[in-house]
Amino acid sequence: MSTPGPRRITIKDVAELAGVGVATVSRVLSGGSASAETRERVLDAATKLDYRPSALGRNLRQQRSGGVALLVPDITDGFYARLCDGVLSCARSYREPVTIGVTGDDAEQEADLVGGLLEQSMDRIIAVPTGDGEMWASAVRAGLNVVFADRRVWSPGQHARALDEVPAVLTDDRAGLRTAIEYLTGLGHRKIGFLARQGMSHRVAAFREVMGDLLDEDLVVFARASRDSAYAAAAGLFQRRADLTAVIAGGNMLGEAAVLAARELYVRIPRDLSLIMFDDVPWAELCSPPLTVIAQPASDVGYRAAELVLRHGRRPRTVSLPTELIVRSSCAPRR
Amino acid sequence: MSTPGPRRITIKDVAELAGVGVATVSRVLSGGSASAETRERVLDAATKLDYRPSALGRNLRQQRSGGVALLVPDITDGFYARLCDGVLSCARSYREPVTIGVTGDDAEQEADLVGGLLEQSMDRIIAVPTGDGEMWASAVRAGLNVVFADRRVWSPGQHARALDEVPAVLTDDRAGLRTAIEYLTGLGHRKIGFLARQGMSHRVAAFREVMGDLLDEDLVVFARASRDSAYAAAAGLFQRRADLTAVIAGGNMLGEAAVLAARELYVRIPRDLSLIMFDDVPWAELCSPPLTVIAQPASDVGYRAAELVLRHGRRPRTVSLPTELIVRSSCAPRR
DNA sequence: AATGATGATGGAATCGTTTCCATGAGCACT
DNA sequence: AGTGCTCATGGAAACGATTCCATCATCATT
Repeated sequence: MSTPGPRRITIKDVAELAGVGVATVSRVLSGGSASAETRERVLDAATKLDYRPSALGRNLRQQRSGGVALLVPDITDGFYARLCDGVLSCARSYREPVTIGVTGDDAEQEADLVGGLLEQSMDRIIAVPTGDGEMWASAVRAGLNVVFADRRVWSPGQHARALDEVPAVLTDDRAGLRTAIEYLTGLGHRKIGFLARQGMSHRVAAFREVMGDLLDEDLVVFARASRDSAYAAAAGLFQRRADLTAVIAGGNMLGEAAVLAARELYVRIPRDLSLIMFDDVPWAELCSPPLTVIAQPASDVGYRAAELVLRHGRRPRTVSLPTELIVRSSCAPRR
Repeated sequence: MSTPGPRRITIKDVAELAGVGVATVSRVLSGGSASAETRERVLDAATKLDYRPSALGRNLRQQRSGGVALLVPDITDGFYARLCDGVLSCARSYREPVTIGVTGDDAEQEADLVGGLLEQSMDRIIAVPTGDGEMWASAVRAGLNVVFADRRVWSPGQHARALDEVPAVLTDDRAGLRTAIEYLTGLGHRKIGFLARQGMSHRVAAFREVMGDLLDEDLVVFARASRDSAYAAAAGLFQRRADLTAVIAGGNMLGEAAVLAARELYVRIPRDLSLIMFDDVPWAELCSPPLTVIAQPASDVGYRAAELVLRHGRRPRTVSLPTELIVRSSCAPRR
């Protein structure tokens, strides 16, 4: 014996009360043409009945569900949290709901999530992609409206074409790294390490390029997505190479791990080791010593990506947002 | 001239290929009864055609869209980020998409978001509620399946009944505060302040109660949702009351503000002021000095809340998860 | 052998919207 | 007045699933 409950008010009810056909109501409500008088009658009836169109009916008819999907590697990472916030705040102004998925920087989970979205007939997605070019290419072919954020997928061979069409909002990692590395070399550092995480190949590539002759391949290390793995990578690097005098952490979790590992191993920052971290998180200033960082406009990245996917107007290929080196106290001249 | 594209595979195609009616296909696919042979034929056809049921059709028919909504005050706050992560990870195992909204601790935005969800026919929602009992009561009456997380709405007067039925997953703030306050009084502190944010009235109430005779109403201050406001509140308190010897920050953003304000005002922690912060964030250990915190299982809160809203089985009224005092170096005996 | 119970099955209705198409009215122009 | 054009308008057909209900076969019981 379930509650009968008040039946939902449909477009039919409105049509009836206004004395017009449902088609007319639909037109009026979605801005089509109608005579002034009819329009008023319909609007009146709709208000009187407190009519709310059902997204369900509309979605089925239009063969697409509204809203935007957002895929990030880890929502617990301050950077991606801010990125989400940017997306959310833009989507809000369009009154579009946002569905969030966490990939954990894992290609399989990513593919799973995209599959789920297709099933939901979501056709707009903002993604921080994780690797698999093939998957993204086929998603694009399937009609998915993709915008990449923070990084784009490296396009190997044939699907290059399809993926290069995908708009992306990135930060200018290369410029940030160049500034950071110039700052470090200016302090006399030559042995500079890089702490990366899987999926940061773009940053690693930029690091390699900017370092040029100074590059020591043995000084760039990769961690998996977890905090533990980041710690292990940092500690490993510090122990293995005592000649290291400076290190750049590719993200705030890597930076956190570096500070922790340094403390654990009695490596003093900045006396023994200079540290620069990607991403200016609030605690960078609270840390001891306060960390010199490469600040990224995470929230703007999200906002712009959302604009791109929602406005759907002219779509520029790629937007690149500036980074900024914020000097605090975690770097010192090489001794 | 739009691409005709491969028509979507519907249940009808499967029925045709299997030589059965659509009803039978639907039954087989959703676990109804069917003869072994029919079942096999249908399953075969479905695989052969790579059939994916359309969530749109199903949703319209069942008058509800799948998925869960999640409302948090601020996704940029590490605590809520972890809460989201917990929800996401539980929802993932049910293959349910999660729609996230940010309320900014603002009742109006919250009401807006809930309205949007209703329009989408979302009927399951996990919320960190912000105040307006009337709104939540009417949402529940409208058939929305609500689970509160982290805090519940204070139910004034008549809708108490409806809202008390709403399940909630909370942390045991009271116990956490009791432990913290006992620890502080054990160190000799008597003038203990509390930094709160709007929407933390439950914690403030607990603080008041546990403090008992020691309570000085002038020492509990409220900030709005922003970082700036948190800083202003902390700085204001420190300047106004030089006799303050200990303070408890109601959340990690408040704690951050407290550390910053103390540094700015040359208040030394823990020498001049002992500090305990709600929520153990990774940087608490990196801070100088490392912060003593009341740890909360944020992720579990989200996970349990998601279970409650998804399993829909026996629904316990309220789940309370334990907190833990983690002693680091931000508290010292009163001098 | 007749009757009833059980279970598998498919046709058709339904959910609420948008959109195609036919109709008819009104108007301007020849 | 006749012709043609532009509009507003409403009926009906989608969209793709679930589910009610009637039908029919099979089998057991009397």
